[in-house]
Amino acid sequence: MTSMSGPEDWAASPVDAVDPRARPTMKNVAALAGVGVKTVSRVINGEPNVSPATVARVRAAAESLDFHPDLHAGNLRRADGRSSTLGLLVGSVGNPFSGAMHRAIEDLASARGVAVFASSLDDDPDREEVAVSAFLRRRVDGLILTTVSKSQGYLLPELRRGTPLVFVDREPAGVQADVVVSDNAAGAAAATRHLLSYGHRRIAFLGDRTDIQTAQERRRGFLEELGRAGVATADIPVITGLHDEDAANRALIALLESEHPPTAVFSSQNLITIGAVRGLRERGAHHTVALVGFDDVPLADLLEPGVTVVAQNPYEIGRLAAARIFARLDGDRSAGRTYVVPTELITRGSGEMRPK
Amino acid sequence: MTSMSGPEDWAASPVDAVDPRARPTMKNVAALAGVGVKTVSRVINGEPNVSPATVARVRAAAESLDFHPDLHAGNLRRADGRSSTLGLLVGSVGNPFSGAMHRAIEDLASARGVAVFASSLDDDPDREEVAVSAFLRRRVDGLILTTVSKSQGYLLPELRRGTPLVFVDREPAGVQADVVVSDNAAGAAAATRHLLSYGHRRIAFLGDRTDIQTAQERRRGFLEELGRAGVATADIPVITGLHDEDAANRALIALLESEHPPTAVFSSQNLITIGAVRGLRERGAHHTVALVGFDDVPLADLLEPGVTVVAQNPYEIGRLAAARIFARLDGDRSAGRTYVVPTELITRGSGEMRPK
DNA sequence: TCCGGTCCTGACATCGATGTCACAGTTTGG
DNA sequence: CCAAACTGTGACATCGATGTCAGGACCGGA
Repeated sequence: MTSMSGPEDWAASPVDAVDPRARPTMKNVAALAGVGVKTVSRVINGEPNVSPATVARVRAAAESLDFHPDLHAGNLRRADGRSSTLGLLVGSVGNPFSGAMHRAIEDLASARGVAVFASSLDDDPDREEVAVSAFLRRRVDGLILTTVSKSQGYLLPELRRGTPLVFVDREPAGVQADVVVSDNAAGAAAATRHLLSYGHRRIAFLGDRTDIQTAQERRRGFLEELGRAGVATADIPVITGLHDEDAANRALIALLESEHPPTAVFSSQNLITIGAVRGLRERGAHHTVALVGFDDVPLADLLEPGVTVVAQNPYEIGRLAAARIFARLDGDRSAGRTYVVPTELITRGSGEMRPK
Repeated sequence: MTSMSGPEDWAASPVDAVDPRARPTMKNVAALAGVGVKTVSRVINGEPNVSPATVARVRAAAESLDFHPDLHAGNLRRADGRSSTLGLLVGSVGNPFSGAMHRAIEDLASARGVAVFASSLDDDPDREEVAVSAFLRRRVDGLILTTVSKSQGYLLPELRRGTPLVFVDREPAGVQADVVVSDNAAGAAAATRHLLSYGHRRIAFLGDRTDIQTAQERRRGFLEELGRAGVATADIPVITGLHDEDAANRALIALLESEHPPTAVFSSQNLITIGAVRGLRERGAHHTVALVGFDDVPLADLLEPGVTVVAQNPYEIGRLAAARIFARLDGDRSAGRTYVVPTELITRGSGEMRPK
């Protein structure tokens, strides 16, 4: 009769009914293997002191049920309570700079079986706290963040609890923690020095929104270098608040059409550089006005002229950040430090033109 | 004496000691607010029937302890058991195509309070099952994946359990589920037709590894279009197995140096297109040999000549995939369907040269 | 005044796993 | 040969939350 039993009979059968829509638990595996749940737990986690025969039976049962243990249920009771999960907050996951950082972090993380949550902020401070809270509710083991809000003081309690925190790309305010940044001021100074060395004195600065910390740093590096070179900065065109390609494009064209157009341009962010390249081309000035950009741009070497840039190293920034997180998870209790990743001037042509 | 009590006194105080290193639970909040845990739960989850005064007390207590509820502990008991988490498997999070898809998915997800895990596979089949298992252990509500393994049959039990599954960019084998892909064959055919219309007959094909499903489709589209045009495909150079810029570069140079160099090239993937552009330039052939690429390339319009491409729409692919996941989570039980996202031919110069 | 219905609240079982501990059987060592 | 140590195993409490349910306070209407 067993093979003929109706559905209600089946559902009431002593062995837990194998409903394909139900997710199997250790209890189900244990029942099928004829052992206790704790033994299943031991087998799944590779703990010692289980006889080979039992291991085999449990493995077979788990396999046949397609059992996947619930990591979070385990963490609830587990001693260290680690979720093997990291949270990453970036400008946008669609942006190549963020992508390279993300990839580096993932490379270190996946080697340790750690999964990575990523969230885009679009430089919107309101989204920052929401995103952090979403990660905290999911009990991430650590947080890597590109800061946009004015102050990160709201993270202090979390930091005190021992959650590793690393700020990348931008320095935090109101928190003492690990920080990994590019050498923004020095890179900007190097770009400026490069243009000065080719004889430029009238160098325009195209900058991002001034509430972004790196944008300030780059402007500072630019102006300080001009100061060191004895160039009066009073009549130097310093344009800020550009946040996309289009704004940069328009700003550059306005500059070219101004009374005293610059002989060189320092564009302090990759989208701004692209907007500037477009502007120069539209006005046919790409072979006369010099350009150096901050942050590398894809295919910059294939343009004519190639675009000279101060390249950042986003992969290295991500790598260092992830390394810091894991060092702290492994017990490092040293004070938070700032790690500076050097930038590199890559000359490709656009920055090596002399003023006409 | 209270204000003078020593640390051990403090630790043993009847009110649970407020250890800043301990993560507060609802129990702690309840104790501080002088209510039961269930009431805290009600307040935190915005359930009705709690007096305004109690709500205020609980909120204040939660705030002062910096309490963040444990989402996963809640899910354990919660009826639907949703983790508000999605898993995404892509080629590489550092790749702009993946980045755009990822961003689209995140945009829909974050509007619903859903967090997104991303993992890179580097087209390595071994990593696929590991990554999927990592997501399953974390109880993601749905899975969006760019497939690399031969068969996705191992996902069948999960699919039967009702976990929404969407395959993006590449069609799965052995599973019937939602699929979102570009129109690879049609796009390749359009590119080929475009080159034919400019009089080319000797068109070389540069392709990716043939175990990648989209690579096969694009080759098929190319060859079928030649067939329709009555061009004998026997002596058409079809080179496959190119998986990076360098390999493409070398292959193209070899073609140019062969006995009968092609008058046009169809490069069927973005890295291959970049390698091809480099090769043409190195041999000074970029103004004589036509080129059309599959998949857009950043700054392609600023090159000289601009690179004509068949552009995919990764954002739309991601958007559709996420929309399907959420539709299924919302109860859609219809059979899995394939959604084809159209490609678009963008003419910029490199594809509009006639054979010399 | 009494009854039934809201409103507010907390005790308790429970979700799926792991930590602790107890216990039986088997070795080991003196 | 027996105590001590080790091996293999499962019962049970527990992690942090939510679902269920029951009970007391308070309301309006008969």
